[in-house]
Amino acid sequence: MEDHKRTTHCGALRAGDEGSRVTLNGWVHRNRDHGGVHFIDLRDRYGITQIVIGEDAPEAARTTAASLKFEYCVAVTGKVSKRLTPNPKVPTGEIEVLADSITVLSTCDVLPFMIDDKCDAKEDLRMKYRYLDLRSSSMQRKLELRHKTTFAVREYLNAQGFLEIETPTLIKSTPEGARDFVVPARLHPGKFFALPQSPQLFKQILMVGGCDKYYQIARCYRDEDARGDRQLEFTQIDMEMSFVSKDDIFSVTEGMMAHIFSSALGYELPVPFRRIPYHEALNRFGSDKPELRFDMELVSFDAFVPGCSFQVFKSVLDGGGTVKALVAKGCGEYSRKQISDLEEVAKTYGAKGLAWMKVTDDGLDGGVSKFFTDQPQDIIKSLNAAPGDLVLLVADQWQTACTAAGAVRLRLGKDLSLIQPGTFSFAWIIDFPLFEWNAEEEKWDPAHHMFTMPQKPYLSSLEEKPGEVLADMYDLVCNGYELASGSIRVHDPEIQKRIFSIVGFDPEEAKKRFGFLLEAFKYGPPPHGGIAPGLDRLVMIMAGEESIREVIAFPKNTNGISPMEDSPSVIDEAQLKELHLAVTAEKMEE
RNA sequence: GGGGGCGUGGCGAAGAUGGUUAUCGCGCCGGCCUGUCAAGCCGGAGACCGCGGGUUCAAGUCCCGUCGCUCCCGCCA
Repeated sequence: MEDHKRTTHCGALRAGDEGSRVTLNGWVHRNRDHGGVHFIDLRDRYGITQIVIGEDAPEAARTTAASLKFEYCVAVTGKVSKRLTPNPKVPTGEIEVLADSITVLSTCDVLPFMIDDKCDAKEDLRMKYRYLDLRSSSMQRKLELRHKTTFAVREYLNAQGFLEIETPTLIKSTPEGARDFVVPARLHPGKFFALPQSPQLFKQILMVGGCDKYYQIARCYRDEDARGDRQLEFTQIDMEMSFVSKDDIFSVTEGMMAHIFSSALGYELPVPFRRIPYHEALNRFGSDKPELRFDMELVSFDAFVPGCSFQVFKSVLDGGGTVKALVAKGCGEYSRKQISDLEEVAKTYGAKGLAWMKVTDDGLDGGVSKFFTDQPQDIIKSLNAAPGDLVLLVADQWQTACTAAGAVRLRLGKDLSLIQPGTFSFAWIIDFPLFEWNAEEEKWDPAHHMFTMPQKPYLSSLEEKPGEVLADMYDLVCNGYELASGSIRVHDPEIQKRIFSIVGFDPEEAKKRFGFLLEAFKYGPPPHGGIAPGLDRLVMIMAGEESIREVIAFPKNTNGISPMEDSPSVIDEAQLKELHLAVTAEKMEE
């Protein structure tokens, strides 16, 4: 390589470099042979530079040039020259390199797909040949954005006095929440480590250890079904602080986000972020991770039910439910088909149906309007609707009605292009309930985790009405995604005991699973709290992508498989034996 | 666990109501070409239409099953 080492890269040369002699290393991106004169677009991470092999080039260079194919890796030496016809579309478009020597560093087989920004290969093919996919400038840009983001995180938190501390990835399995990934312990037959779902317990123990400002760019593992915004393994910007209130955590997070967006994207985020109570988020937007870049808020329709003749709505209300209305501006011409598509969306989220009526100059028309003949103008006025609008109604238990209507709202927002791309709308969701009712087991479950602090006003009466207790817990949402979740933690053993007791968590069981944390809390634990923004989702949103696979170098597909190295895979008998394992699966392929 | 979409040369797609040589663009191979930059022009090769079964005189097309990818619900404290 000594002879062919690059003196500059493919995105650097400009008109001012005319006359200088350079060596470039890169890949053959395009190859245009005109018989007499031959052009090569040479590409590396930094850009593309045009190489010219003219009639007066050395014979060896001309022969080599004629043999080049896509993605050959080559070294080129020559003189920088101004182009006769500059290409304004590329930064290096004013110059070209007149090659006098071309060396093939390695050849390349016929490609499974073209390396291009607008690569149209299907995703599993891109995954299988990820190394080729990563060569495209769009993937390079996303990896760079991710790097800039983690750099900005460290830059900001370091300046705030945080310590970056690593926590173990082989830990005790505490089967709460998601399923654990498990690792057999060879030295301890029949025993297993688990991979962390998050560094939660360790970061709290770091607080007891006096590390009052901690962060970690932490890999987390959850053995659950994947989604566009969920992977088996993902990365959190894990943070925890001692002697803080919710507001301190908010302002550190806001400052960090503002710094990330400013330095990685050049986008100035307005801070502080707005705060929306959980209950209000569901009532107005039908989601605890609302998309706030358009309005079309949900409105209560309950007031019009007693005076109507629609038995379906009446019985929902009698059963303690609610009716939510949504006004789709200008959708009065929607066809039966379009409305039934929206109904399918509502049904997906558990609604039994989607009622509708159209607003006309004369009042209400079609759908369920015949049940509301007494009060059309009141309804129109109260919903702030206008002729040409479509009113959509979901009647169900509160949570179902809200989320189903919220899903329809989101669908309409997308269909009607109400969302401005390239913009970001952040908000804190606060005042989550601490407990939620588990109807199947007829008991209270922790809504978040068992170390979440109840809000102060409820401390004296936790046991009386668990369903009404609000938690010192918060989510950060952006563009309809949950970007971060956190809470102030319980550090008082007495409160902890009461919470265990309310959710029916046996003290012996607690000791077995979290004993080490509870033990630590006997030794002067500081009040503390934290938050963990998801790095993959954050970068995905900044990149304008809809899948976190686009911002992970080597992601797994939706079935939890990596098509490139074909993992997971079977292991051989000897390995199993050494681990004291026997496989009982019915299905075992090679 | 459940539902929707997709599967056609190496890649991306087209193939109404079943009908005879399965089409197009890119790529690939051969040739021509002195200024292109998504180069152009001429010629060529390449497909058991995901797999298995069925209906039919006849299936890429219809039916059943199955596998894979993808989106969503459940799940993800």
